[in-house]
Amino acid sequence: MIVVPYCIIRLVIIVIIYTARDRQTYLDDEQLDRAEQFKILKEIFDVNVRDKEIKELSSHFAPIFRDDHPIHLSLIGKTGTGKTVTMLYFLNLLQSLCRKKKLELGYIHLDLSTPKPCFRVLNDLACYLDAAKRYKKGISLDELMSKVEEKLKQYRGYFILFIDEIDHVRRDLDSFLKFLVRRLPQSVSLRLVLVFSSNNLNWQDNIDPRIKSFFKVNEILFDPYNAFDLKKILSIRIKKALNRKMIQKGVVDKIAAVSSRTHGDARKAVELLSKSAQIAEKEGIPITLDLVDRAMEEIERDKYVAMVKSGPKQLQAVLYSIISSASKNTKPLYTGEAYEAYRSFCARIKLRAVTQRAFSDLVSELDMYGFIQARVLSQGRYGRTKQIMVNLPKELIDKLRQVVLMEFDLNVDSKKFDYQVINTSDKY
DNA sequence: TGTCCACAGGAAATACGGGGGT
DNA sequence: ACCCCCGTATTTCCTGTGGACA
Repeated sequence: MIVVPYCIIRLVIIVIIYTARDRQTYLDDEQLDRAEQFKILKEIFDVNVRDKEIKELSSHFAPIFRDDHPIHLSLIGKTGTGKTVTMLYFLNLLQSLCRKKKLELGYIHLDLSTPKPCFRVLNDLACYLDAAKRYKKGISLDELMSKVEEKLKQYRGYFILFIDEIDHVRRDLDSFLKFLVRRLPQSVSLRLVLVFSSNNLNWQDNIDPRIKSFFKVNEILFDPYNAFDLKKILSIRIKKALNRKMIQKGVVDKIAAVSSRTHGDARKAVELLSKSAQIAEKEGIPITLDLVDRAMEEIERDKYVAMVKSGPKQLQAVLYSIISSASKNTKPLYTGEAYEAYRSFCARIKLRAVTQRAFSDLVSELDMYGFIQARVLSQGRYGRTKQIMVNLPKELIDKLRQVVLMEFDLNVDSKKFDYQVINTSDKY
């Protein structure tokens, strides 16, 4: 008797959760399939965002329709300025246009968002081409290149190789480019057009001049989005993902304004919107201007947490000991004490402690990331030392401590451990 | 004015680890 | 399977330093 209503309730809950998730996926491209992504892209590009760049791309690839060979292309712009999406969108467009005109055109998008050595990149390329399996080792670069060559020989017409984040080719970018620019065009009959993207304006600077001379590229610059464009992009996302009534007036303007001012990164802007929506949904309130501020703080906080989680163990240990002992007493912390605190923490978690020299570097690193503020201070005959201050909000400190403890697989509530901080106060 | 503290931070040596070549 | 090479992390060793204090 009781089972039936329970089932219904569960079903309702599941439905609610799923519909909510379905809509929210429009705020996160990773969760959408390719067709959906293109649909959104089309809508975005339909409202003339990145219009200038698309025009430039069109004129760059125009020679294709005159049976000519376009030169290579290099897209330059900061992260989140839409290099990849614009190019993919354009390639898709170009391909369908070519199909209509009975021109053969293929393209491959080589995504190097994580740095890879030359070997891996070639291997990936071969995989995309279906020319080889995924190798771990045991096959020479040359052999791999031949395989790619063999495969490409079968193709006719135009072929566009879109290499995303070219500067992520670790080591031997030269031989990779040499292969693409010199060797490949000689041995295959298709017309190869290379498209590179990079967020570094000068990525071509340190490639071999001999290759560079063979290397005629056109450059297209992607400026950071302005508030106007961001607003368009956000509006489209909102239409898809959120209930308009739940958004207070001015919220979109605010997100667009803040984002364009600080980074001009569309991905981050959408992330901010998404975060605001999440908080609003959790609390069952509409998205207000205040909520956007809170979302910004939360994103900031998540950034710190993510940084700690992905950081090396030693850095985590140093951070933990510093924020713990700094929050324990109000007076500023000096290198010596901090090091002692770190040593005892290491003893507790059975981590090999690094020397004070290395410790000092880690402290500087934390300073760079903004976890702490450290400045060198001379106290006359009492020596020179770094004064370490922690200026993070208390919740964040607690959160970070928790995260580090979890990283070390420690019981989170065993906080009673007391640091043996050397008492130096009698010296002053 | 010289001393001396308690480190900073540079340079070189060494350890380490993983990938690539054979 | 083995070795080698290379990039990175860490250690070791070192010199430098601002200013309180005598």
